[in-house]
Amino acid sequence: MVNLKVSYDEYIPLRDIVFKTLREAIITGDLKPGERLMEIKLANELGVSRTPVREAIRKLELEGLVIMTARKGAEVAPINEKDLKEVLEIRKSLESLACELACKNAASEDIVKMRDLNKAIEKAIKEENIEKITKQDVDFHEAIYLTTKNDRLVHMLHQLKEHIFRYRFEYIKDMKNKEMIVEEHKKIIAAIEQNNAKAACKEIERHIEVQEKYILNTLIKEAK
Amino acid sequence: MVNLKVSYDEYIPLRDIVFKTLREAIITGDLKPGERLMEIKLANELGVSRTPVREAIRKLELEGLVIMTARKGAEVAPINEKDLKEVLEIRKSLESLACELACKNAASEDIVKMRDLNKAIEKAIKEENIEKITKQDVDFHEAIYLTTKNDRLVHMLHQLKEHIFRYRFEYIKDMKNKEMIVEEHKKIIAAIEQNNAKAACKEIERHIEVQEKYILNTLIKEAK
DNA sequence: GTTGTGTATATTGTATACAAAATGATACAT
DNA sequence: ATGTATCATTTTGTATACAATATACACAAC
Repeated sequence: MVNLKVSYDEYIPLRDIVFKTLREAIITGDLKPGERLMEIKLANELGVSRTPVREAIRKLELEGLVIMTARKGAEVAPINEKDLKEVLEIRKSLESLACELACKNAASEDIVKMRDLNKAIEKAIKEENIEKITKQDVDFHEAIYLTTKNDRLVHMLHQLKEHIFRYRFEYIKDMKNKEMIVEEHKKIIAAIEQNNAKAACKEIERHIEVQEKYILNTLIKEAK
Repeated sequence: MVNLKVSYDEYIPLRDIVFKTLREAIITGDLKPGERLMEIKLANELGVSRTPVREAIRKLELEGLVIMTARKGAEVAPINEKDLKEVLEIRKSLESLACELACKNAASEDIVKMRDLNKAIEKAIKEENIEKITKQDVDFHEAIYLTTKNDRLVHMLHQLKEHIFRYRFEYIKDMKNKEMIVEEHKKIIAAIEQNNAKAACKEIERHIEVQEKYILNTLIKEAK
């Protein structure tokens, strides 16, 4: 049986390409907080007309990555501690929910996947490859998200992560005991495997609190 | 000293007016699930050009109220039980977080406001004014949200509520013991007043679970 | 030097134009 | 009746045009 799905995926509207491009630029800091997003300038740089740029900006506005002022235009949303704290507060709650749901739904292959990813993190730590650690850590959490079977929750967690990445300044490199991450992940996996929602929530919350501490520390250090 | 703040508020771009108009229409069911949103038709009906309509649709897309298919256009997002359950799951978690934060921050005037609103609900129940009950109940929860001082959380809860309202079919009218709402609210207020986060969370979760039951019942009944 | 005013320029907000693709109706063949 | 081929129409996707507002700079007045 061949795969008969018509590949509508082929075509992606320019507005979506522009949207992803600008979002990436904001998250990585290529576009700096407070920087104005001028339509004609961006359109020229990207080689498109103003229309797709405008539509992309409308979406970024709703995501909170850009701030609009009527008749003045858009600028990259500023970074500040209050905003970060708000995001982290919500994230902790939703990651905890994700773990709770993962306990309900996790199949054995989900657990295997989490263990594999955690081993990959361990390996990356030994290699002292910061970038790889960061990426694998994201993948590990992603594996939990997907286990929830709650698409909206996955989407919301992605959005929150975008905001956190804006502040991230590679905070992982400041962590002393990176091996702790692996240990914490192990506890989380164990709790999910045993369908122990209470324990899983407790562990993930503690895990995230540790990260929060480092993220906030890095932010304060950068501000100086 | 006069108030010198420049009233930029006066001017609202057409796209925002169109956005709010369409959102309202979708939430109230004026625009039915699955209905196509055709730009020229909407533009004519609203007396504007296609541009603001398109930009409004871009925002609705990100809110999940419309579904886009490339080169086919937008349609009102369908209503289904899975989606509702996802939203309710997340909402419970975030309302619980809101209560937790309210416990931290609540000033005495916040408590007074909540008590007043709850009394208004009690009155509306006695008058058997369903619409008023619904509205005051929203206001009551809003009072909790605002106490959190977490703007992003407030915004996210608003977005979730939009989706719930789409399903709501006036579920409150089906509730037998409407006085229960008032009693549950009282418990929540008391817990917040005593800064007892654990109790507040427990109470709001129970409160929402009761509502969920009625919302899902109403949905199933409607489906028949 | 500071403040105010006018004007040119840049930028957004909105409308329209044009191209490409999807849709739907009709005619025709099986 | 069913399928399909064709073609006009509709609709989206993108670019551009025009109007209204905001910005910036020069220059005058004090």
